[in-house]
Amino acid sequence: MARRWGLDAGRYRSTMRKRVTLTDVAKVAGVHPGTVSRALTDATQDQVSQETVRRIRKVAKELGYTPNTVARGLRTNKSMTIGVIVPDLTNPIFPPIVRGIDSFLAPRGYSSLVVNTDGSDETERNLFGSLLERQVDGFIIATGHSNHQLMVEAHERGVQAVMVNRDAAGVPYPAVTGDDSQGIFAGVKHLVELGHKRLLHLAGPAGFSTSRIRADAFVAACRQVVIDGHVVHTTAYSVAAGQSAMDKVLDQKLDEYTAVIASNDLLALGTYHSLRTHGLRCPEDMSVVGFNDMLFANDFQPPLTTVRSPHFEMGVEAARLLLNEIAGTLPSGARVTLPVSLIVRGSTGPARK
Amino acid sequence: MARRWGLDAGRYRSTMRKRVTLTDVAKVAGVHPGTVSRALTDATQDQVSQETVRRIRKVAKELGYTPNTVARGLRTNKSMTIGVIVPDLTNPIFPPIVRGIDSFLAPRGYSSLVVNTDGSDETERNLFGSLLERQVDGFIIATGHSNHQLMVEAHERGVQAVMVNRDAAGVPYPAVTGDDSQGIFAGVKHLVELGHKRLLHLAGPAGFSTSRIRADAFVAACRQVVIDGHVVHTTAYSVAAGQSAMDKVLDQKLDEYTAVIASNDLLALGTYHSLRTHGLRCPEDMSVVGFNDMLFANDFQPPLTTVRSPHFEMGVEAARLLLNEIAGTLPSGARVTLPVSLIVRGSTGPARK
DNA sequence: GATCGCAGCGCAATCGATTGCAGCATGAAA
DNA sequence: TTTCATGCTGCAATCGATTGCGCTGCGATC
Repeated sequence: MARRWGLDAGRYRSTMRKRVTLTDVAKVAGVHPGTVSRALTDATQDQVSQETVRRIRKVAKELGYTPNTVARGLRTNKSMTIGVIVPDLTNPIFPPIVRGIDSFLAPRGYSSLVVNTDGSDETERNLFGSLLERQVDGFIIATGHSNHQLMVEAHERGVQAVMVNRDAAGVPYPAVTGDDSQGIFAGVKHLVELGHKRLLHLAGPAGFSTSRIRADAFVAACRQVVIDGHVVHTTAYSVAAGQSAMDKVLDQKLDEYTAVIASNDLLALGTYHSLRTHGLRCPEDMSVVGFNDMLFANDFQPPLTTVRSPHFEMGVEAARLLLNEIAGTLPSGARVTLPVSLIVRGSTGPARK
Repeated sequence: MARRWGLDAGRYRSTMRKRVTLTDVAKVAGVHPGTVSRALTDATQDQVSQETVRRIRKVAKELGYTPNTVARGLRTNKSMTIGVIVPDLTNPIFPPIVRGIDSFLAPRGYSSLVVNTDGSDETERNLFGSLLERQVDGFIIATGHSNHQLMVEAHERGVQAVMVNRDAAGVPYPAVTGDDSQGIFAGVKHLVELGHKRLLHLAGPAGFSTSRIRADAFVAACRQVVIDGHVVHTTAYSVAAGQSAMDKVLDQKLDEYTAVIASNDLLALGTYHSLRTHGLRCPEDMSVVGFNDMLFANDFQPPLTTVRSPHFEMGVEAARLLLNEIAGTLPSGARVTLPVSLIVRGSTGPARK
């Protein structure tokens, strides 16, 4: 799709001349701009004689013509640009999602405009608006909390979008998620098999759909295997929040639990820190299970047992869904749930007595 | 800059009507579109009477008018979009750079289009071309290896760009870098003060400007303090490459070195792995210094002593430089070097005997 | 009271590409 | 030879906003 921008271009436009336009090509080839447009577009080139197509393409190449995406977008009402909204790109789960999106979009001629909300609803709304001004053809939204109203308004306006890594309950858009419940069940099962009987779940902040889903699954899993399970909510999906929540737990009831399942890897890492400052070892004194299998989960000490979410693939699927939605070929109410898998590493071991 | 996309918009455009245009506003306000344009642009609103400005702005708001950035871009020949080229967004040093860029750009009405080259020159060239087709106003280039030719061609064409996190030797563009030499000197000094006398530098792959600069600085620093320093080149800036390079060293000459300075944190992490598989402890048997202070450098075991590069600030500076360049107010040959600092943590200790 | 200046606004070209429609020429069919 | 179909290409409108130029009318000046 993207035409090669070659050396040959420079020869004809010595020092900073204006860009070569369709009209320039038309003049040199001795035809009308419209004909050039048809000849250069694969879908319409059979409306022009073979001979003319060849001549025009040759001239275009020699002049180093590059189409002006902006002008085309104005006329066709498509910008070939997708807005991607994430909370914070420095959170390690998002780069893989973004790259997954891009890997699907780029070969199809789309680019993605990635913006960060830092968790602010107002920022999200503003960014949403400014992306609309830029005429994006659709959105992929990865902000975990539920700014329902914005989504509903957008849907009413006919804006195309897909949710990724968050539940879409109450939101009228397709969604791509990992099978979080299944992941939590696998984690609980793993711990129970190791002999653990009193489990703690470090849940994410309320308001995030992932927090709720994972916490609910935890409770359900514990009930199913008839095990004590307690849930503590953190204030953020961060290392610091995980550490302070765990600190509180350890300060109060030291030996109540033998294992903790965190709602994501950052919280698990915070748990590591807390254990260390309390002189506890992992996994001997306390087993820890994370969620996401983010970058470096294998490099902490001990390497973190965690549920792997297929973030890259989630990005790919989200992009695929969105393009289908734009093409109008999306079966309504599409929801894609991708399987997750438990990665057992060194942070889980037999329950202490 | 970004106008708020509010609730009120929906009221007037029930279900998926066409977007409100300047002409729509003009018709309702009973004036010419040109007047609306002037009234809505801060810089030109004094060409219109106060009264008319107020009326037009009121109508625009009521109709939920949002400017069409694409159309504007066509006319003004500015897309207010910057192309950002990185090797791989999942490499943890890039998200902070990207966010730094965005933090400067966004408030000024610019958006950034981020693309990944995965280290391929051909991909970089293609992406460069496709971003040009999208009429980006400039580039920020963070690919570490030296695709000189592309840059020189671009410069001859009059394309605006800024390099970040790489040296621009031979490239006719401004550059923003960390003071790598100073960082390496600080690392060597730190190790020498701990009594180390035989140092190893795990250098990045040849071809990356950062590899060369840091390796040169290492050699210079060792010479200055009259210490043995040896350089080993790795094949990539990755954990695996660091591990395998270190494996080779350890397999051959186990006790030749007491400390290693890696060219970045990933290589340092690879070193950790190698030490572990060789039954060596850090820092007791071998001290390790990294470079970058990337995310989680503090969370490995032991926490990594490393040189902190101000990635976010580098992004900010790069964006600032580029906008100055676009505005034509950039002092030629601008080069910005940001100070780095050594963060001493647990991976360095006294030299073993 | 005629002239000048200027504020305010309309006019129309323009940016670069796309596309429905029309016209032309050629060859085939009647 | 006329008619008709068809293939190829030109024409011009269009997308939405910006902007140089020029017109109008009002108040100020001499």
